[in-house]
Amino acid sequence: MAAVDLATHPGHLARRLQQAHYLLWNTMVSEEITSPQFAVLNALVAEPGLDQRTVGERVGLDRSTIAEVISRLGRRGLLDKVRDPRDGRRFLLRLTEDGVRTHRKLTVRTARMNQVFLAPLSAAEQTVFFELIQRVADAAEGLRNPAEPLAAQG
Amino acid sequence: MAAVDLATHPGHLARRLQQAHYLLWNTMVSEEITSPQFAVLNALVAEPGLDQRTVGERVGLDRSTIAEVISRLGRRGLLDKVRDPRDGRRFLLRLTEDGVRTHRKLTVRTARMNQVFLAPLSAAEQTVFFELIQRVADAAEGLRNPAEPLAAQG
DNA sequence: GGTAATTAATCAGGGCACTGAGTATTCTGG
DNA sequence: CCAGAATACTCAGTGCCCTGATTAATTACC
Repeated sequence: MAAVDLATHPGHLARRLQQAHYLLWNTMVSEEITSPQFAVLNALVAEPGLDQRTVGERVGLDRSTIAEVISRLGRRGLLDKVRDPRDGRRFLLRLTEDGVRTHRKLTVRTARMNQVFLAPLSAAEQTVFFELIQRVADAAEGLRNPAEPLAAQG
Repeated sequence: MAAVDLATHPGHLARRLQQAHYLLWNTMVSEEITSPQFAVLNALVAEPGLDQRTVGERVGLDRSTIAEVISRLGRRGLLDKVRDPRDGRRFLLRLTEDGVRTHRKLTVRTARMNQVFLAPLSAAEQTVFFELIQRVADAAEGLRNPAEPLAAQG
C-alpha cells in the first residue's frame, strides 16, 4: 500500500541505465579499463598537459574520484604526472605511448558497443535520447553551480 | 587528435545523469537514506516478507550490493530480518514501523524532487524520456539474462 | 613585504556496484 | 537414503562517487 512505481523515477532509471552500460562495457570493451578511465584518456588526447582538476571538470569527476582514477592509470603506465614548474600546486598530465595506443584501441571497441547499446532505438530516437538526457543533466548541474551568484535581493 | 565527443556516448551521459540525480537527492530528499535504500523500502512496502535476493531483483541490485544495503537499513532499525522457517537459506525482510514512516516521508519529498529534476522537459518529453531509457536498459539487461536459452542450433 | 583568502591535491570515511570464491541449506535422481 | 546440483547468503577484492578536513602553494590586498 502506498508503494510507488520506480519506473516513473528518473533516478532509478538512470541507475539501471548505467548498470546496463557497465555490463556491456565489461563484455565488449575492456575488463581492465573502465568507462571513466577511458574518458580521462580521451580528455588527455584532446588536451595533453591538463592538470588533474581540469581533467576532472572535463569528464565530470570530482577532486577525490579523479585522483583515484589518475592514480590507477598511472600505475598501469598509461599516463605521466609532472609537477607544474609554473605552479607548484598542480600536476600536469600527459599520456604515455601506451596510453595513446590504449585510447585508440578502445575508441574502436567503444563505438561498436555504443551501436549495440543504442540498437533498440531508431536514429531519430537516439538523437532525442541524447538531447533529453543532456538537458536534464545540464539543468541539474546548473542548480549546483549557479553561474551568476544571484545579485542579492535583501 | 582522434579524441571523441563524450556527449555522443550514452554511458557517459548515463553517469552524468546519475551524478546529477545524486546531488539533487542529497539536497532535496535525504542525506541519510539514499535512493537505492529508498527503492528497497519501497519494494518491501509493496511486498512485505520478501527474501533478500528477490528484493534485489525487484530494485536492480546484485547479491552483494543488496546485502550491504539491507545491513545498513537494519542498523538504522528500518527493517527486520528473520530466517525463513520453511527454507533455512533465506532471510525474510519486513519493514519496522519506523521503516514505514520513513518510506512515507521520503515518498513525498521524492515526488517533489522528481518534479524539479524533470522540469527542463515538457510533459510529452518526460514520457519519451522514460520510455527511451527504459527500452535501452531493458534491452541491455536482456542481453545479460537471455529469457529463452536459445534452443541449440548445433 | 606580509597576512589573508584562494586554490590544487590528499586523506579519512561512507555508500554503491561488480566478480569470484566459499558456506550452508535445499532439491533432485537414483 | 544419499550423492550431486542448485540456491541463498557471505566474504574478499577492486573501482566509482561524494563530503569534510587538511596540507602546501599561490594570489590578492594592504
